[in-house]
Amino acid sequence: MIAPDELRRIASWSRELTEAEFEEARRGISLKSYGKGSYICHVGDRLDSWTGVADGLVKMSTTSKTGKAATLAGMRAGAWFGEGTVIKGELRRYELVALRETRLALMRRSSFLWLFEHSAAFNRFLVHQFNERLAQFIALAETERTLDSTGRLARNLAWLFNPTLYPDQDRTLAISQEELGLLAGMSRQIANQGLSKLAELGLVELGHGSVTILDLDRLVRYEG
DNA sequence: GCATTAACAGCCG
DNA sequence: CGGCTGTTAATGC
Repeated sequence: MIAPDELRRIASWSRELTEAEFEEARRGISLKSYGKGSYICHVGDRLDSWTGVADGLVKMSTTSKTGKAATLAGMRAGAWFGEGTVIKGELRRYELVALRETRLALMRRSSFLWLFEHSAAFNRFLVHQFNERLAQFIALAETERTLDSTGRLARNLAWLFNPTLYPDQDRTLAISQEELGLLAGMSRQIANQGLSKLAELGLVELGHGSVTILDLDRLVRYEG
């Protein structure tokens, strides 16, 4: 059970629900905290809750057969994910790690399925979210081989500030350059060079263990 | 050329 | 002190 104000704060979709739907969501959600670096789940876990990031930063990653770690996505506060595994009742295919102190909102499967059956607003949110993710996926396929490392970094960084997926206002993200490198598929040193270049161009501002976005529009479109 | 790993000094929290 | 940054050197595709 979660307080109404808290739910409205962390879930944009909750603000569109009817009163009855909102109550079902509220009753089905509990909050859980994770320390920096701790695992939320491993591959093969049965985490059958639909999951929202209330505060913090989560990375979705895999480890290849050769032992190489790759980050597939970073999720900031406001992100909701896992509907695939909840709907299909599958096991988790990726690792989830809290990159810093993080609080998650866990919605039990029965509440998710009830909203999925009954709420037009809830389904509208899911469709918008699928759309946004698909657009990102297509952009990835399109530009992966044409952008240089700085371009790929810029795109990955901009994704963390997708206003549909993460509707909060905060322009500053606490993340190390090493994690940004993992996210963009490059070494820490190359990520550092790319960030310096983006900072020179006035697109971002670098802090110690943090990045502030100054010009999201230009960052999204950066092509070198 | 452009990337990777290793190493290291320096700085911040 | 521990973690992160910024830089350089050696090496590889």
